[in-house]
Amino acid sequence: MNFLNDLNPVQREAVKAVNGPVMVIAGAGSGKTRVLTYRIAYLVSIGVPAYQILALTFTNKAASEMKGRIASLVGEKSRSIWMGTFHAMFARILRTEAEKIGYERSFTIYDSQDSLNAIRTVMNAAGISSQQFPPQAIRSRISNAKNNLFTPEQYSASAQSFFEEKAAAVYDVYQKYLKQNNAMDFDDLLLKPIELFRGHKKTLEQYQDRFRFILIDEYQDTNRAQYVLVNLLAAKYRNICVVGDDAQSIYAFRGADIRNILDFEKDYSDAKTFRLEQNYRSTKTILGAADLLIKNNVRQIPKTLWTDNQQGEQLTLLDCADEKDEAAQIVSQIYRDCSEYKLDLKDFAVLYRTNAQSRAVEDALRRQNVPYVIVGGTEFYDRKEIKDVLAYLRVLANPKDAESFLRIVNVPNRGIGDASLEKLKAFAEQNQLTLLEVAGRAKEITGLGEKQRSGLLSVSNLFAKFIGLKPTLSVTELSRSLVDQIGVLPLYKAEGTAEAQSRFENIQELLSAISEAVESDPEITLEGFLENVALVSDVDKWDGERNTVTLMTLHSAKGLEFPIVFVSGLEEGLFPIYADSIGDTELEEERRLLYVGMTRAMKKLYVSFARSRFRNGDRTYPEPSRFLAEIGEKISSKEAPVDAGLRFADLGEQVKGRTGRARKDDGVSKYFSDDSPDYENQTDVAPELAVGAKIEHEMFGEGTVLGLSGKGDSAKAVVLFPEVGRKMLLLKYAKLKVV
DNA sequence: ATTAGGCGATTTTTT
DNA sequence: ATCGCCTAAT
Repeated sequence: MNFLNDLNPVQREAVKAVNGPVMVIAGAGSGKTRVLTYRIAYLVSIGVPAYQILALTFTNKAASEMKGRIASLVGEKSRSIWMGTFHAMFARILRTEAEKIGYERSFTIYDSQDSLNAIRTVMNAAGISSQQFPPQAIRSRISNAKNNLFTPEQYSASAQSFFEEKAAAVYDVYQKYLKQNNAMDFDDLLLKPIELFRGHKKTLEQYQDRFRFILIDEYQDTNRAQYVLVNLLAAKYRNICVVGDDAQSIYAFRGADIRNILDFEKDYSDAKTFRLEQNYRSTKTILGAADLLIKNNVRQIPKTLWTDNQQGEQLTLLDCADEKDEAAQIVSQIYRDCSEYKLDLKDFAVLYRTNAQSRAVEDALRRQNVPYVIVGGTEFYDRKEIKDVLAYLRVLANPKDAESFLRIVNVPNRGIGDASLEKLKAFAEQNQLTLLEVAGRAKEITGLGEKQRSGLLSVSNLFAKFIGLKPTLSVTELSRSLVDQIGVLPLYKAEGTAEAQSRFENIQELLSAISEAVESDPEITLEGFLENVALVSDVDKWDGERNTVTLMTLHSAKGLEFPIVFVSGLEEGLFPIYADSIGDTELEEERRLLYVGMTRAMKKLYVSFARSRFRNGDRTYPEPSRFLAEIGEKISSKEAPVDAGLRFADLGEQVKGRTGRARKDDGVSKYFSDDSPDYENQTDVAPELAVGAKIEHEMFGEGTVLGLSGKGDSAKAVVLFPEVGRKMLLLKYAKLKVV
């Protein structure tokens, strides 16, 4: 147990206080993860069976890293610790207990998009206008209600407006629809276990006895449902350890309730509280700036973070003309620091408030051939063709899933449109059958055309065949032959366009992703694989070891650290977002979000703002963020606003000078393009596309611009591609490169 | 009755 | 880029 020597005295106390309720208030960079991992390792080393430990983390990535470290401390027995996100762990419990609450174990997990589609479906069926009641808004009300444990009846009773009454009505039918589909949304993964435990005392007790030691990371970001859930589980043995930092609570918008951590000592009057106040991550300057900022928040647990680390450099403020200038300045700072401090690209992170901000930075990095990764944003699994194949697999796993069935019933085209589907649904309703079952009885449905009938029958036959095959084939074989049988691949092939080609390749890639998943976990079931697809987050997929610059939102950056961090877009209206229309609570959350971002930095922190920025199709001229004033004292004054043109020229020179010298041995220049960056062109105006210009498109290859229209985000270009033909492209998305 | 094609919106953050 | 929604073509 000599590993306890790696800890400072407070950390060690927190690790050793294993009995009874414990709260660890862990400031940023104070070794929170360390305490958690060592605490778990300590539990195992004093003889607690690993399977009695339940550790709930915020991301799967955090869980798998912790598992790795625990294994290195106490060895293989740590394997049976239950560690993962709330959603993943309770999905696992629900898979075994589903029948007790009227579900089947093969239930499907609907992500936000699926849930939105389901809401559209039920609103349509109920004849509620989606014009008057935007499904998005309805969804967020429903989700809020669920996070706060309101049943449809309770929510309806508490409705404050006509809109909320409608939302309550939709909520009611939505829940029934989900159940009918044997599907749960993200919120249900927390709600249903509560329902289970409240309705089945024996089951609750069984899990209480099972999980005698419960640890929760990022407790400040738990919502009401999560709170109730862990308190139910911990009620018998009361060995509950929560770790968090109220200053880093940034998920109120998703129902997180900061009171959970603020009131912990009230909930457990015998709780022991430990405060980790020594920061091991950042320089004195960075910490000081973060402290200056967070002091502006009223509601807070008082604490003083301190560090033995070096003073470090002042913060640098990048005063930028617009978002392109901002991106260019960030890239040139990365270049300079990279060579000056002999850093790797993986030491840099660019953080922003909204995903849309990544584009400009991305462009600048690509132009210089600097490798980067974007965490989040639009994903592989969001592609249409991928969702189609996954929908097939989902129907196979759960034939009751009507949403997935509707998605694929006409993919590829089988001549089945809205009208036929309405007949199908009516027949299903009348006879209490699933859509898939009804498809098999298409002959009994009156008014269907020959084409429609045979189309439905072929879908039905296909699933009948594969449902039969399912028990005999591995997930890999199953999905391969299913894709074969669907026959989309030859269709894409036949289409011959570059777009179809890319869809073809994406499906191949999905199939290899499935094989890989099976290889790394031979026990995995189809349901399990689909569950992973639904519950794996963006950061989970991020590989911090790859030597690239990382771009991500401030939210995604929670829990990570980087030697050099850029926090960009510090403008009123962007950060804090909607500055003039948000209340004090939201403003404080924005401030905490910046606090999180700043405290990611170890050595050096850059903050930037642009005097002009394109947002939602309009050019805006925001004021610098009020947060800049709050940390002003820690910002170096030497980077005063300079005339943009001059500065670009200067930097151009410097970069040019360095490339020449650096190319030989510093290992840096290889990341940058050989031709010296032309800042004038990059930052002034976008390399303006002209009619007649030759361009290159990621998917379509080379082409000629025939026409241009629209402004800002809605700017479009008509391009003629020799192979693909004429295409209208939205510049915002089509990453055109002038050749 | 079905499908193709065009238009407009999407985005604040996410399990 | 993708989706829902609308209209025109088949």
